[in-house]
Amino acid sequence: MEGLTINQAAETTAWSPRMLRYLDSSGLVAPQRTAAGYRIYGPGELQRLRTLRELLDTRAIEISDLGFARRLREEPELRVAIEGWLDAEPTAPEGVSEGSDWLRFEQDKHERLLALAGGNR
Amino acid sequence: MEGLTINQAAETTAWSPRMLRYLDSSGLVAPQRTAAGYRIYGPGELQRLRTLRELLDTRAIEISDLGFARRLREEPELRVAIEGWLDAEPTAPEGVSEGSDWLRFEQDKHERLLALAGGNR
DNA sequence: CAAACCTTGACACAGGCGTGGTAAGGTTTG
DNA sequence: CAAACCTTACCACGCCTGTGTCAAGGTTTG
Repeated sequence: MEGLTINQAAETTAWSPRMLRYLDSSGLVAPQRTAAGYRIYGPGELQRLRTLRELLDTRAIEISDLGFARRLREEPELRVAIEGWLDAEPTAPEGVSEGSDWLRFEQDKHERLLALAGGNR
Repeated sequence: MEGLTINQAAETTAWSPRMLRYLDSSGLVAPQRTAAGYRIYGPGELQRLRTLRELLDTRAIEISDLGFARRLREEPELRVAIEGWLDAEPTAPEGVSEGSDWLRFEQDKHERLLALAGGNR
């Protein structure tokens, strides 16, 4: 059979079985299932689990942050709205004229893309 | 005097004074201070506060998400690490060859900028 | 100088997150 | 068929977030 069961995966990834189920439910690492519903962890998932641990350890981020980052890339409207808000830093209104133009440019590009896509919301 | 005091700002933005202090401490909306330490909210901050409320209401995001979004744009290394992890979706390893190229493009640009700026971290 | 502001700091509390444990029940396999 | 797995569904617990309230003290201004 291809892939490890949840306890085997837990052993080789240093995650607890409990956490593997949690990560599954949160959508971050969702392995295939057998007909009976058993989780099957393939090499891809195992690698993903190990790098996930490293991500969380080295960078100071939370599991939920990853979920938000995923939303950010999957919902361009959301991304545009947030980028726009962050761009409007009121403090330091001096001429940043040469530092944040590229950001402005990207934002405009986002908006143009969004307009093309037809705002369905 | 230019700008509103915290209670006045609270009235016109529908935030509580308590929350204005919280937003200040979290770095999302940090107004100027008088010599005595009084917060002074200018038109920029007021607008920012109103749009912030709308952001939180219409999109389903949290205040802390904004902080993370800010980190994402200010720490290209972090951004790259997370994008990389998210890119390695083990399920459906088909060629996404035509959907996320613009993301990749922007990311590369960030990296180029970082390189130019000289990685001081 | 006193009233009406402002400041920071603390306590409180609900809800969510990350995590462990356990119980009740299905599946696989010797 | 029984042991050893797996499943979901709960209870629990500590910590963080968002929010209110209150206290002790500085500032502004009539």
